[in-house]
Amino acid sequence: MYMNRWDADQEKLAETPDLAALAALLADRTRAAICMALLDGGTWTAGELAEYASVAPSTTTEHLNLLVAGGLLAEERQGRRRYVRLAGPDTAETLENLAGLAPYRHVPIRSLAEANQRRALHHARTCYDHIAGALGCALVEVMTERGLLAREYGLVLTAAGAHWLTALGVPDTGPSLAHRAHVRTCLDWTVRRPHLSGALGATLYRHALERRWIVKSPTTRILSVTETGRTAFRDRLGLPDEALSPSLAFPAPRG
Amino acid sequence: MYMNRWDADQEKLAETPDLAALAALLADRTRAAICMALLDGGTWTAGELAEYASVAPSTTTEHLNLLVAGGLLAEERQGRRRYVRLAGPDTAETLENLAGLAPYRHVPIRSLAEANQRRALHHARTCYDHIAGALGCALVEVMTERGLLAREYGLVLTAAGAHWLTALGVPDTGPSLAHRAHVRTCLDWTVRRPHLSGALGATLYRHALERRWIVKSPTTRILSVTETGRTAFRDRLGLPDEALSPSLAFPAPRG
DNA sequence: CGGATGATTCGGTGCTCACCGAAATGTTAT
DNA sequence: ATAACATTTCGGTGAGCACCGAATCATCCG
Repeated sequence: MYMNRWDADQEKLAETPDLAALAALLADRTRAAICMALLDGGTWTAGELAEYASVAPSTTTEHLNLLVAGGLLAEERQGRRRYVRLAGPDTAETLENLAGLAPYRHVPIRSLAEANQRRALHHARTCYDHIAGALGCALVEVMTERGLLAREYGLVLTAAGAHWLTALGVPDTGPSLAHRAHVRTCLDWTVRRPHLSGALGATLYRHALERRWIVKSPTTRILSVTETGRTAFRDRLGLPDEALSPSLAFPAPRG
Repeated sequence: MYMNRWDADQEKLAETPDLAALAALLADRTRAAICMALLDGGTWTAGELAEYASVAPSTTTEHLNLLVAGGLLAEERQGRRRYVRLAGPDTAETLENLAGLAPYRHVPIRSLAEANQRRALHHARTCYDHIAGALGCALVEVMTERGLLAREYGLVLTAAGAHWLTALGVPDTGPSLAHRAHVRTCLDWTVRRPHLSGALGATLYRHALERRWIVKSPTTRILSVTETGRTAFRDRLGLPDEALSPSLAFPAPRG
């Protein structure tokens, strides 16, 4: 009888990815808000997240326990506080993808400050370790136009692009980030166009920060383009002025 | 007073991606199972899904309503039946990514047939429009070894790779699938290594099907390598024999 | 025109889980 | 030591929702 490697008396188990369990972690408004907040790539304390999400500290504890146990968050304890951050780039990328696919929800804007902040977010913000928002999308488009990136069986860095990078003074990162796909795009959830992620996106972001082309708000995910950045982006990439400062009008409604 | 485009008397609303709402769709065992089933790229009727997920037809109706309304599924009605499929490649890719990130769940194996089927699934299966499983992962590895793919600021098709493709007789797909990143990998949830997706993955899959290197089971996602396929994969790519037939042993437990 | 079939609507049931507050734990500061 | 602080534990409450069965609707078939 053909019973290849089958033992009836032994309990047999197979492993299946528990998609529902993972999704359940994100299926709660509060937990989703926490994850979106952590998409800035930073490290937050439990208390900060409690206030941000406007729930009791005890509730936050429960949520963080679940998210850490589920592998979405990494934690680090120091004394009486608990620091959490996203588990890694994979997690961030998946969250971004999900956000790009998600339906929109309308939230009221209560103050002028909030409106301005939102406009700034649409213009340029961090997305874990790279640049998102209109600026990030414009980068992809302009670099493609200029032949630094090309769509040939995938979005790739061309020879001209590699040359341009070294001319910028970017060290050849080589295998340092070899585990991530290097040129990646992900759907921007404000503009619904792709922006640059992956290792190349991360490299460009770091470089722009170092050269102070952009500065990051210490408390939010907002990036602003400095004066030197404005000229650099214009001279080295030909970025149009619209992409370099938050537009006065709200972004156009999505078609 | 600086009140740029702010009207106090007008109700202001901003749009935020509702991550929780999207995740809630997948946070249910039954709905998750439905989506995983549809990852074979096929079109199912409501009744088939009801039986597959072992819930009442009425329950299935409710689930499908939610999934369609949420944009994850596309539906098509013909007479008294309701056909559903995944909304598109983006959806499929996100689901795969999620599955790769999800924790594992142990499910009992009840019969020898089930064990064999599971082994076949691990070896080679469809993943929406490309090849997953050990075979899919081996493709990436071998093609990289042979210099057809390279990791230089991203996984790209090399010149040699492009040449190899045309030698295979693959028409230069050009912009036909321009909207998808062409060379993509996604984490295989059986082997936990990357397999080829994106437009290149889809192209290779179609080509292999046309040439009958592989055939797809009409009822499941299982792919099997034909005799011609075995020689083709060996001659043209140097795929090792282990990658060409389901191993007799269960896949090694993940480390 | 029935009768079979696929899908849907609806009411009801039971379970899960997000939330809070009060008290407890452990850490830093005075 | 004592006080202030960050976080956690626990019990209890309320709301949401996955599920089913029975009845209904729509379509296809003989």
